[in-house]
Amino acid sequence: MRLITWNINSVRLRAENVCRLLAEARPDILCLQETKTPNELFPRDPFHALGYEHIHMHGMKGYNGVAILAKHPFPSVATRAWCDRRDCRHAIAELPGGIELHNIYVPAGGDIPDPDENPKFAHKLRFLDELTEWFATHDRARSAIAVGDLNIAPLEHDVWSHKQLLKVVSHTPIEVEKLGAFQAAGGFVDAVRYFVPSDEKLYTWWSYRNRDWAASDRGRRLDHIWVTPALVDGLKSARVFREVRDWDKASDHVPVMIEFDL
DNA sequence: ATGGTTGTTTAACAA
Repeated sequence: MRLITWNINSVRLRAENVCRLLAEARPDILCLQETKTPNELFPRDPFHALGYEHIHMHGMKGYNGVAILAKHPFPSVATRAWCDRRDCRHAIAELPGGIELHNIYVPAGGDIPDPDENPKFAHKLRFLDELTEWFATHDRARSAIAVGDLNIAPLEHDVWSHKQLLKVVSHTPIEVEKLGAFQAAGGFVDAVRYFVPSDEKLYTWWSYRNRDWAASDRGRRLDHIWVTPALVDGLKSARVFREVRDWDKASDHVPVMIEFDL
């Protein structure tokens, strides 16, 4: 089984890029974040035509939005809302074989890394706290996958400069601590770092605000795939589609894939 | 230290 996660930054603007990825990588499951569209305007036809007939959409107008595309039907689906909001940031699907899949878009958190000064940062921290509390109540022995744009680069080599980003939202100690708590509460293993050593630089996002993203290479690893221990033995490979950052009308995030032998 | 870009929706706002 191949599973890909990708922050698409408007699925309507980039439906062609999604089709290209589906055709070239042929994942069984594709999780999208920042679809930025209500469900009724989601471009389902081009994806259906490629064999992805099952789409669990959870969208709203203009902002946020997550979706899970699959070749095979989902036995069940659900959504969650956090922080007393109606944001579309969390879609859940059961996969054939009883695997529980979570597609999550964590709030970016604004620019100032202080919850008292910046309500967006406070929202991000609370969102992580609520996920932690909720996942702590789940059975640790089950098969589960959590993916998405978690908007935090936890490791030193998940950013281009650990030192220069310590006070930049996405890599501050408080965020790293809360992401770690969420991961531990769910009993999750980082499936990508399972294959890529932690002393090796690895990024999934490069800002639009650089003249030449590849030359400056000031990236961050914001997009993640985690699995519970029951699935670790089935992990086969990991891949970050760095080249997709150079496609026409590229998203600022690139797809991340895990392959399983189940 | 600052500004740099993109998408949604059309003047800010979010990232």
